Amino acid sequence: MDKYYITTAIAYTSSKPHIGNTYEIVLADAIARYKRQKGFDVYFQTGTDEHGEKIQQKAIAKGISPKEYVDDIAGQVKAIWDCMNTSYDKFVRTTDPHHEEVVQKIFKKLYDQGDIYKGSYEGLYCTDCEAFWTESQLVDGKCPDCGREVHIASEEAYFFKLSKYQDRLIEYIESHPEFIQPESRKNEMINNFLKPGLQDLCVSRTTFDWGIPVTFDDKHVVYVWIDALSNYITNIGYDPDGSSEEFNKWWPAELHLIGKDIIRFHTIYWPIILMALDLPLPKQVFGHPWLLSGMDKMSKSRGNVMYADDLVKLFGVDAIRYYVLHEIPFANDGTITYDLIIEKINSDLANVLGNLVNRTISMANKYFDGNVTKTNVTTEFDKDLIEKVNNLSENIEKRMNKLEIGAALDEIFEVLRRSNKYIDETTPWVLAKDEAKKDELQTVIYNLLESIRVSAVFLKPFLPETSDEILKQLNIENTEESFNDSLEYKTGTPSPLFQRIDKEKKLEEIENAQ
RNA sequence: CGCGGGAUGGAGCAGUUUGGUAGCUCGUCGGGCUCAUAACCCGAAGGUCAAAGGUUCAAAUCCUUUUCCCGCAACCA
Repeated sequence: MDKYYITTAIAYTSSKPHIGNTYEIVLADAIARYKRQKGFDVYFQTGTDEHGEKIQQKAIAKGISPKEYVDDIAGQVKAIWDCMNTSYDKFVRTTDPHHEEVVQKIFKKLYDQGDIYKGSYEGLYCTDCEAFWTESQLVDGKCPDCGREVHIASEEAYFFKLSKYQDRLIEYIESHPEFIQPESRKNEMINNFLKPGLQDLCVSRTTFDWGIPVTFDDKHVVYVWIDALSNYITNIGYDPDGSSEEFNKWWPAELHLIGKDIIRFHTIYWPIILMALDLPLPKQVFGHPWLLSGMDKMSKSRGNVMYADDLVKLFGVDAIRYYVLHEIPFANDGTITYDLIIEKINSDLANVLGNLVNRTISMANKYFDGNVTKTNVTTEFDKDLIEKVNNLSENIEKRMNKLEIGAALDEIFEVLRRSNKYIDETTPWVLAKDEAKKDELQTVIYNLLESIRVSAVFLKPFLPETSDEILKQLNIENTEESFNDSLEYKTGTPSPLFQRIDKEKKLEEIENAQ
């Protein structure tokens, strides 16, 4: 059985994640569930990144310890991941003692072998804000936070010799076109960073202490890169002194799923760290687009933040899963608004899917008391329907392999639409009036039940609860991924899967609740 | 001339690699049907494919120029 190791980025615990931050875990979940269904031995890891100056500051502002602060936020992150019904195998935290210990060993190893050296970080420093800024971050040559003058300052720091591995990395990226996805990101990395030449990376800090201490120099804490990125290996048993069997089984990861904003860290710093540790590189890094609220980036200051738990309360978990999985294109940013959510629920989930299931089971019960098998009478419309059902597996796989999740969902909905059309073509209610057409009618209902069953099976990775509910209403356990001619249905009681939503009313309700 | 991506009916997208009647979902309008959640099915309106020029028998698709939008331009996770 092939293994499949998939990760999300670990969420930074500075504040509760909004729906845009939550999109990634749902995307990863759909992929993980799909791979499991395909028979892969899947390990799906997510978690939280809990160190750093920003967190230390927030904790101080709240009058609590950093650890208390991150415990609280990590709990919120986990609760959100859980409310989206995500099936991660492990939730890691960078404050786990084991992680901290291995990070220290990694840092020491890299230092001992000469990849990390002590130097000084020189940059544009704002004394009032106690922060370094880059040239491009400055506003009119002044500190972007307070507007005061900045001056050149230096700070003792450890550096990682990125340049040493630069050529190897370029060669790797160019000989593995699937490594960075989408491809345009690959060009950005090559042209902006690799070709001009990498600067050495500052990997320790002395200006704050909420981090993993450098064992041989206690003034320093390990800066985010080595700390956060190495979560992908520390938690599956990597150890510079000898890794576990588990590690050898899972590494390298098949997929790091990350936001487009941290592609650089995952396609330059991380691979180079791995090269220095003499470890293989992950097979693929996918920098997914963002979910925007209307036209804007979601942010508290804009007041347009949506949280997954609120949305789930309003619309149900599968409706939100469907929305984020379906509406976000492969390469461009997606949009989320209440209006669009409601429109999607009504048109796709209630009308196309829900109503199809409802009307089909109703007919099975009405015409056959729910007892339906295939008869030897066929109609001229059967062939096309069955063919489409049987093509689903291959079509979905093609999409999923390219990480086109929305398009994979579309494949299923195309079959559902075809099924609705099949009902109009065969007009079961007309057949029902003629006793001589009883067998034809039964075949028609059977074909519909089978189309729905197979669709439900494929829906499972995306809408797990809905998939189960459909199979429950069909009252069938078979999960074959193709059309079966010899099942014996004894359908259950139909009940709407998704209620149509009165848009005006719902929007008003939401408005009043805020 | 920093690098890269994009501009397609009211909205969101596909099609551009390998030129050949412009396609899908939603919305609008008209019709049909009644098994079903005012759902479902059919049909129609609506685009000179950002602009200009060029190559070609033929260009959304190839070339050139222009305009506009977006991402990246390194220590912020």
